[in-house]
Parts: sequence; C-alpha cells; structure tokens
Amino acid sequence: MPVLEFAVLGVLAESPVHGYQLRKRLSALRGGLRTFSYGSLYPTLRRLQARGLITEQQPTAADAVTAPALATKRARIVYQLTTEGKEHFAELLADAGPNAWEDELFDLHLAFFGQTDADVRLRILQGRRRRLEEQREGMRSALARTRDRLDRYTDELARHGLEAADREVRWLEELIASERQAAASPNPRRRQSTDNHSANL
Amino acid sequence: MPVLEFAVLGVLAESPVHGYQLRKRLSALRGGLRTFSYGSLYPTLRRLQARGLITEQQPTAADAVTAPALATKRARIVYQLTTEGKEHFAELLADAGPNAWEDELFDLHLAFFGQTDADVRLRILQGRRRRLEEQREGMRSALARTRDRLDRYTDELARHGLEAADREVRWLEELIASERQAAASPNPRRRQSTDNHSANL
DNA sequence: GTTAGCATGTAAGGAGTTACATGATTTT
DNA sequence: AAAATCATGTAACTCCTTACATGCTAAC
Repeated sequence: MPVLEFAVLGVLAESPVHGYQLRKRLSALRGGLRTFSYGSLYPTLRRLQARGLITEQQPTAADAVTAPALATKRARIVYQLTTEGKEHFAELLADAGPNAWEDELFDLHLAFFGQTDADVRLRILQGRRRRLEEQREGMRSALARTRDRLDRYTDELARHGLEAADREVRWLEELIASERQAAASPNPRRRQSTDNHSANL
Repeated sequence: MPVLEFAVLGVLAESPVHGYQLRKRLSALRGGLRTFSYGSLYPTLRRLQARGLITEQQPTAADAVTAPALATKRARIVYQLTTEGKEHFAELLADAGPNAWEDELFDLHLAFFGQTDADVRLRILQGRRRRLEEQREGMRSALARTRDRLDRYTDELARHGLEAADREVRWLEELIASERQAAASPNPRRRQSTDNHSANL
C-alpha cells in the first residue's frame, strides 16, 4: 500500500543504490518534480531491512581496485534486494488489484511495466481505463446538469477535467492495442518469475 | 494549509449545510469521485467551531412552518460561517501564495474564483502556469536525454505527461486572456475585502 | 422485515512532511 | 575560506483514512 515502499523496491530491482541516490531516482520516476523526503526515505529503508527485504551491500575488495578514491568517502550505505525482497516485489508487481489503477500507484506500475508480466500489464491498463471512464462519466453528467452549475470557473474546471480524462482514455486505448498486438506477435515473451529476472526490453 | 478546512469554509460561504450534505458538496467540488471521509469531516467541523469560525444554526420557529415534517427528524446540525469565519475565509481566498498553485489547492481555489478578487485570480492562474511550465520543461529534458530512458513505458508515461501539461498550460492561457479582457471591460467588479462580505452570488 | 440511505460521531493508525542535527567532500 | 552538494539520520507533527459504533427514516 505505501507508495514509497513499492517505489524503493522497484528502483532497487534495477540496481543497488544508496539512499541519497535513491531519492533522485525516485523523483525521476515521478516526473522529476515530486520528491520523497529523507524523513520518510531513510526510515523506510530501515523498515525494509528489518523485514529482510533488503540488505546493506558490503564493499568488496574489488571495489578498492575499481574505485580507490571512494574508499575514503563517508560510508555510503548501498542497499540491494534480498531473494525475499525480489519475491515480494514480484508479488507486488503481479497484483493487479484496484489500488494498481489509482493515480499514484498506476504511474509507478507503468514505470515498472518492463518487469511486469504481459497479462498483468493488460489488466492494469484496462482497470485504469475503466476507472477513468467512470470519472469521465461523472464529470460529463455534472456538466450536463444545467442546475447546480455555479459559475464559469467551476464549469471550466469540469470541462478541462473532462477533456483530460478523455485524452488519457485514448492514450490507454493505444497502449492496450499495442499490448494486444505484442501478445499476438512472434516475440515469445519469457515469463518472469522469482528466479528469472531477464532485462531484455 | 489543510485542504479540507478551506473546502469546508468555501462551501459554507455559499450556504449553511449540515455535515452529511457537506460531504456531497465537497465531493462534487472535487470532480465527483474523490470524497472526504466522515472521520475527517466531523472533527474538522468541531475544530472550526472551537475556533469560532462556524456556529450551529439553531432551528427557528419559521422552520417549523416551512418544513414541519423535518421537525421530527433526527437533529441535523446545520453549520454556518460566523463573521470571523467569513473574514478568515476571505484571507484564505486572498492568499495567492505558492500553495495556491499546487494541484490539490489550485482546483479548490478555482472552484471559489467566483468569490475571489480579480487580481488574486490572475496571480493564481499565472503561478499555476509557471509551475506547469517548469514541470513541462523537466519532462521535456527527461525525454530528450536519450540515455536513462529505460523502456517504452517510461517513455510513454513521460510523453503523455508532457502532452497533458502542455494542454493545461494552453487552458490556463485562455483563462488568463479572458481575465485580462474582463479587467478591461466595462463590468465594474466590486472589490471584496475584509469589512465587505457581500453575498450576492 | 430487511435493505438502502440519512445522519453523527470516536479511536486508532497510516503515510508522509518539516524541521532539526551532523558531518564529509567538492567547487568557487 | 566559504558555499554548495553529498550523505545519513531523528522527533514531532499533519492531514487524512479505516474501522467501528449508533440510531433514525424511507422504500421494497
């Protein structure tokens, strides 16, 4: 449920990083503007570690050779997923439940689509579309009710919201179409399970 | 700062309502889908009352005549703004600070534009535009960087986000243009200041 | 007579932010 | 030598949700 945990696991699934670095990756994931604070990031890392989903990467002897200058730097704690962490993340990825198509989480799920099964991808896209369609209908009928439209501004807001929802639905439909096409194509996508983290994008 | 308080005051500024009714109005304000829970609504009403910004409306003798059937109903607590409440809300409306153009609050401010001064309206719209432009630039450069573009999906997300931001900027520009036009037009809008709470909507 | 909607509330908790505190490293 | 950026953390707090609890009224 917590967005941050999911996001952290997702970033670590790509490569091990330390907290400070992690924050930048996270803000990049979320469009570059919205960031998580350290006040939530570091406690989250601790929590994940306590749960055994991530571990601190011990600097190996090889590091001293490849990056000797870094040896003197302040100990940067690089975290990586444990096997359990990978399993847990895979479960989170596979969960195409209703929260997967809520605003915050949908964007994240999409960002991790490269690591997500094709069928799950499709279900999330469809769920999101349905959600948007409902929202769109609500706005449409609100605009249709000539009463209770207070002023120009509320009207404009609804109009713009409606158009934005419309556009997103169309965008989703394109994505869904290309998913279906890919499913029918010769590319035999390997199923991604716990012991198989192929990164052929 | 709390979205809910601002929203409640804004709804009550239009007409007195009771909690249950309030919740519906609030969800209508926010596009019909997102609602506030009673678990936050009722405590907020209590808090506002404790601060002297709202009061419980006592049922008058006139009510018994106009709506006698309601007399037997469970006591619905109708709240209304006090003079202090109106003043406070007017201050909130007049504050065109940075939080006024953050997502959540901007929509609300727009919904209350009918009760907002023309110059404040303009500044909020411009602030929002600037914010959107920054966000847009961030996405644009993220898309331009051929490295660190992980896969098709992150790309698509950024593309769609960029287009949405673009559209919103254009929409804002239309609103700003029509504000400027209205400012130059013959309609002499009355200034709404602290000591002047005209309620002619 | 039982489901659905109206109406009000409380207690506990979740997910994050702000503000603070510290210190190393790099750049100017 | 100062300022910016890197790097890690804690304590207190904010705003809101979930889950629970109660009871009335209308419709089926």
